[in-house]
Amino acid sequence: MGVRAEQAAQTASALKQAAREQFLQRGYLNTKITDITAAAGRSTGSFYDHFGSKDELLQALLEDMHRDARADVTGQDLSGQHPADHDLTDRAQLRAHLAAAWQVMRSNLPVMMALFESGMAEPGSDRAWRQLTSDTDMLRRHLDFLQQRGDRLLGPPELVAAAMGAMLSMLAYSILPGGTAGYSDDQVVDTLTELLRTGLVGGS
Amino acid sequence: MGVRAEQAAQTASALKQAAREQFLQRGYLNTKITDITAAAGRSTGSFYDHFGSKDELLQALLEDMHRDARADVTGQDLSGQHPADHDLTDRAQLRAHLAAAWQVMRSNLPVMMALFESGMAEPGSDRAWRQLTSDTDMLRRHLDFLQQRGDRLLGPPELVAAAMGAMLSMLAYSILPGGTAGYSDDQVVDTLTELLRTGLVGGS
DNA sequence: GTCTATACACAGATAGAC
DNA sequence: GTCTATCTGTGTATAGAC
Repeated sequence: MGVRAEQAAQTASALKQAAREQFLQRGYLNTKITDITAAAGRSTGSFYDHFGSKDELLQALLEDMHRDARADVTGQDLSGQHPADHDLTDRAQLRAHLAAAWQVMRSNLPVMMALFESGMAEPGSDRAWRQLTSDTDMLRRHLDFLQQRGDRLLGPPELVAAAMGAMLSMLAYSILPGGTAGYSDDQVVDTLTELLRTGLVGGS
Repeated sequence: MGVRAEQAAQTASALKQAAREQFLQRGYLNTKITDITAAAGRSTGSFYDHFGSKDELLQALLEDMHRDARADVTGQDLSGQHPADHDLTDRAQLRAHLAAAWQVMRSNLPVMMALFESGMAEPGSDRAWRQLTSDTDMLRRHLDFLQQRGDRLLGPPELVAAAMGAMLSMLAYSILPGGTAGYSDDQVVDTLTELLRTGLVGGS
């Protein structure tokens, strides 16, 4: 890698990092190209040497996130495939899944919020629903597994999975950015675990 | 009311109606003043004779919504006060509450989405959390009631109520605008009822 | 590769005629 | 009250020097 190319990579990286900060502070739509370049200590024009537009930058951030996520998974699970035969009726396993999802949202907040915000901007499309179902696809597979095992589910697996995902993500968007809600991560995850395990009023 | 004032009221009403349509189609932030006036068949300048800005218009829509909601409640319940002693562990009462909330979202979708979208634009603030807790305050009171009655809750009432509200609203935002999800209102409400009553896997 | 300077598009808002 | 015409601010994107 030549010295110029290296410098370029450095600038691209600085712009991405600045973008994450700005998206979190101002919101995706409110963030101007100049906000990003200023925060990165670069000039306006420099932006377009690396990204064609703000949306293109967001896609790049999304890819980075997926790359990191893949790396994380690979570290724990060599197959790279999440096994479907998890028992969500088991408190520990359910909790582990919720905690993992919560942690992913926490550590990728800027990108998740930006994605969410930009998706919201085009309501007519079913983009929000597709996003939700694809995000909760793994959950749905677990529920399918339970159903095949003989458990009696309370509704269509896809819909139940979507409802869980909706609760989780909306709560994350409300709680995580501010930090003023006053509940710890553990408290939130515990509460959701119990809620999903036994319903509103715990049986046991 | 003079003939000019009457005409003015008519224009204001037309602008509001057009705004609702446009917000739903294009999203709040994407909707331009000219989109609204064009859809209402009025001129650009006319807008500012009635509203100071797009945000002010949204506030007016919000007030209309509240006014209608109050009228609905008053029709059913003369006190205007929603009683706190509802038993959410009773399937029928729980379902009724969820169905009512779902219906409110459906019939006020444009305003709810616009509000949500504009709130999203300022992330640093805890606006989302405050909105969520205030929207679910009635729910929280019901949970407080259960707790006082002796039921063992699975977490802080405020947090549980927020989780329920999060699930409901996020699902509404995903399903209602598109109509492509393929689930009927009844199916959604039934599923949520069971999920909240007995947890992921129904006990009975 | 990165900078400065600038062109261009567009939405918000106002002024004045009718 | 409502219209047409217009001004102004602001953000995106490009051109060309270094």
